[in-house]
Amino acid sequence: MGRPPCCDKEGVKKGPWTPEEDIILVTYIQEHGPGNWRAVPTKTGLSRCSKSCRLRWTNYLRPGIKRGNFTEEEEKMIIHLQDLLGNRWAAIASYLPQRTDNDIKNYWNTHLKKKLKKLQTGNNSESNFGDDEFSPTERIPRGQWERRLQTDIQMAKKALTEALSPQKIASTNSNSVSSTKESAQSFCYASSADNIARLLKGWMKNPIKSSKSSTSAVTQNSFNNFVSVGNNDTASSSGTKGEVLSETFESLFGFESLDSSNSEFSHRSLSTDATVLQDESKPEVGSEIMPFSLLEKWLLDEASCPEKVVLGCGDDDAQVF
DNA sequence: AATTCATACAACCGCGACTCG
DNA sequence: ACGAGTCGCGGTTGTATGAAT
Repeated sequence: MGRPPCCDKEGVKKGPWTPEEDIILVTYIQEHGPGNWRAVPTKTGLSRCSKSCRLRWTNYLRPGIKRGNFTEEEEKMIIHLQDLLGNRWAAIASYLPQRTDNDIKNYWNTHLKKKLKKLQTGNNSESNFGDDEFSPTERIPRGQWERRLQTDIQMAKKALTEALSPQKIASTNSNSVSSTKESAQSFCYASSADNIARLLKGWMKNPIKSSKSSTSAVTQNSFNNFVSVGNNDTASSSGTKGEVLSETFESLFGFESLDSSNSEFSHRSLSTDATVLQDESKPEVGSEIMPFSLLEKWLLDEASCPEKVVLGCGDDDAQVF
């Protein structure tokens, strides 16, 4: 007898998450930390399957997530890492801690694929890439196990490097999001709070009209529009629901304003609880990142001579790490 | 203004890996 | 060693949104 699908149960809600559900989920994780997803729906009362909860958290609510507008560096990195690792989005995402694997995957499928294709056809190219296969690695038959092994080796090297020279990493990371674990923690929490702040702000700005048709857009707007939303824009339209949520938010995160400019404040108010999320399965900012400047250097160096790209475990690699 | 089409992205699904009794 | 339960990943789908007609 096979395993029953986790989402086949009756009464399990599907589709876009509502802000209320987001808040419930974040509140729960705030208290209990991520993990034990199986218990989340029952403990929170959410009519969602555990998978859906985990996905929502990792792809959307998780602290430290940067949304939209991939930078040129990020693009290069993704292209390069995709070349090295193939479609192992989770592995690629581990090098871009602010991005989720889903985000990267989507970005690859919607932007980079086309971009590369254009480039390929633009260069007319004797390239033999098919429609879906742009990766030069595909030209070299290579077992997946080998890729995994190489990634693991890289990870191990990375970990070793970090363990041996934390100060150096901290200093070389001056351009990256955080320089110390402590600040990374704070950053994560600020980001989490920001996420919710944006969510609520957007929600209040765009009060739900009907649960089915609007929630997705609302949720999306709430995050996407956070930068441009002023403090006293159409929040008044929120009515009581907004106020209630505002209170919920305040009680949750301990600050009064939903303005994302208050992230510094949220920083402080939340950092004390930071340990709650530290065992997050996905590497967080600053916790498991390889020295960024080195990586950047490596990527940029190799970008200038792509034929030199091996798999990261060759002799060249030794000087990288 | 209405309709069609293209794009972006959130969410779902199935499968393999992992953990634990 | 084995099986059940759980988790995580990658591929795919559904839908909201914006652009074009």
